[in-house]
Amino acid sequence: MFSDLEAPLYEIKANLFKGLAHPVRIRVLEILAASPGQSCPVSALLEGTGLEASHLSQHLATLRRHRVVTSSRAANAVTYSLAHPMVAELLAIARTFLLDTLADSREQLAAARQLPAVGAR
Amino acid sequence: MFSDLEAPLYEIKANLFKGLAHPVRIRVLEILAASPGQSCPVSALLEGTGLEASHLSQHLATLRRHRVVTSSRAANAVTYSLAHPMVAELLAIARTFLLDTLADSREQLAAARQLPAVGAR
DNA sequence: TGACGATATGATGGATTCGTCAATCCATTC
DNA sequence: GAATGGATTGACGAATCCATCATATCGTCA
Repeated sequence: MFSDLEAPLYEIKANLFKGLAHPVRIRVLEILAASPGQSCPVSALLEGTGLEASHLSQHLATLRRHRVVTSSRAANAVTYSLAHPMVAELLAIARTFLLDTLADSREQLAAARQLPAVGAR
Repeated sequence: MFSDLEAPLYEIKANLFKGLAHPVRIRVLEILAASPGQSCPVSALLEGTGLEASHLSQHLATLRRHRVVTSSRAANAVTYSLAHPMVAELLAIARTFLLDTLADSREQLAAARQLPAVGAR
């Protein structure tokens, strides 16, 4: 029952990650990060993700709530932007971490496949 | 129903963040990151967090499932370590991002408080 | 003004996650 | 090999999150 302004930092941090913890939201952020000015209109996001408008809009709302993106209206189109370049950095680090880790587990998997098939393993 | 080895990267990434999306897990990771060798025994984590053993253990299990930490047993004490230094980096970036953002919102809050109290706002 | 395109909000049932308790496993020491 | 201490697993109600549908808002243009 804290507002983010007074909660201990680890709560806030957990909350940030909760905001990122959904494939749709990751895709949106990646599209934004790759767009010029790290921002693009909802219509582009709709097209990029192939989602139904209201579904996308809900996820955009949670990204907004978590202050990861900001929105602004121009005429009757709304444009979203990353709230901070560090968001992109966060994604980039997650990416290299995962590629690294996945490489490892693929190696292990390959190694395991070389073993004789003893028992139900 | 993908195993992480074949899912699209944005699913895997979302999954990673889901693994980090809990205050207890963040605290654990921070303690690990600050410990020598980025690793320490469960007993220290227990003390550091003040949690009940089984509760902590469940969160350690999810961190393991997400491959963010690794565990190893020495005698009858188990030691956990960050799976990769990049995990610490992820936390560090989240931290500076949040401090930055919080500074902004505190400013806005302070500014708002200066306004006359018009209506129910 | 009123109808329309673009986006946002509310409500609902189904799935996932959380915290607590009891029970279990594993290695040591007597 | 029984008992003990450290750590993990299983089970279950409570809380939270997700996808879908229906409805509402905002700005524009006729």
